[in-house]
Amino acid sequence: MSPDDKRTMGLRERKKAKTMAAVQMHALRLFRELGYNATTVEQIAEAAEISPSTFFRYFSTKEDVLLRDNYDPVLVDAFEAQPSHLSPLQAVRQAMVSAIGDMSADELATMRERNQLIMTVPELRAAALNNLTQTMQLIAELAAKRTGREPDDAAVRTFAGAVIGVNISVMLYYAEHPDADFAGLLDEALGKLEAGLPL
Amino acid sequence: MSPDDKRTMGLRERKKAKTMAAVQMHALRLFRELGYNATTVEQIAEAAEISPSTFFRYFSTKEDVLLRDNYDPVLVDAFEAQPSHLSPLQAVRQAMVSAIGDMSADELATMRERNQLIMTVPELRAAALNNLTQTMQLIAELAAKRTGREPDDAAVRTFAGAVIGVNISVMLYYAEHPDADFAGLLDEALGKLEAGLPL
DNA sequence: ATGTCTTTTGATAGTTACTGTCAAATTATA
DNA sequence: TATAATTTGACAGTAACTATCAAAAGACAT
Repeated sequence: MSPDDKRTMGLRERKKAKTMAAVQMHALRLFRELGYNATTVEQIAEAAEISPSTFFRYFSTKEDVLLRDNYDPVLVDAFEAQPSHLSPLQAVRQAMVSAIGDMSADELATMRERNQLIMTVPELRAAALNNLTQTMQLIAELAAKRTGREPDDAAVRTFAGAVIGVNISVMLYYAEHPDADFAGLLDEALGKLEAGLPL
Repeated sequence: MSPDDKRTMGLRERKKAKTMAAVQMHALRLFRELGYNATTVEQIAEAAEISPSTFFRYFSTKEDVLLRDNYDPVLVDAFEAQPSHLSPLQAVRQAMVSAIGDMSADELATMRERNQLIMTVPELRAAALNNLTQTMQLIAELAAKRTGREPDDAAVRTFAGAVIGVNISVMLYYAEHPDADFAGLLDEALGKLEAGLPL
């Protein structure tokens, strides 16, 4: 009765996953070729051989087709895998860096391209930043669990806010310097936060 | 030949300012009465006695009518008014708190209502967070000037990111606890950042 | 005040993201 | 194979925005 693992989980769900991936692929390609705003949902749907109605069944908005990802669970796993003697800040830092380190070269390249698009197009950036508030809440929960505090504790919330803020600053910088090492930038930035923001 | 101070600056510009304020007033009222999504630009325009075309000449988007403000220059002034023996972090902290302290009761009440709307409605929140990246850049410039570094220096960018992140976390909390003291929350949070994010 | 020049406005038409509905097609199940 | 559940696509509609252009209103010189 478990809803997810029925031995390759049934034809229906397999097909759905395949369609979804295809749509995202075509969308990214069209955005690259024509630009985000110049690409219509109708064009994406046509390229992926689905109807516009179906597009919106898979993705709630046009932004969503580019922004949807599953980094949060990866972050959770990486965080909880960190040794317990690390402080919450050391743990997120290590978790983020190692999560990126686990990515394939293809994944990294896609992430770079996505990040450039996202930070460049105002609509996308806005939606992405909005999504980050969820990640912020997630980080607060992780930090709360690790320190035995409540997620809405002032120190915990502030911690999560600072971590997300640093992430945003790194993402913005990385969009303008795509040849930089993202993991390195993030590691350095979170290191500075750990060191008390030396100036 | 200065374009701004021509002794109450001419009828045209005075009228524009008045219209703009009226539109924002009616918009806020309608959002309160009907909700943001249920309010159409057409309704706002009608209430303010302008055409929809004119609405979009004043505000580039529907979100903009609620989000447009002039806090950034206020922040700049407050920051640069801080004594030079304060660290950049102490200076932003003091600047923000004192800028809020200078607001009238009416301004504070409007800010509270705006913040609740913004953080509650996803579209508004997204656009507001997007605007905050500009403020982040601004803070980086202020900190750079004060420390003699470049605005794209890693330490400076990270500093600005952390400050903005903390602001976001406070805004989110304040939206859910409107009876709290915003300046107090912000002061406390930035204090924790100054103290190295104790957990 | 009058005429002229410049700026602002409103009407109109069009595009596109997104929603709701329903019948047809597809997949799961007995 | 029959039947039930799910997914899809077609269609119609709403509302945010854009572009264009003629009319209205303000600025300014005479």
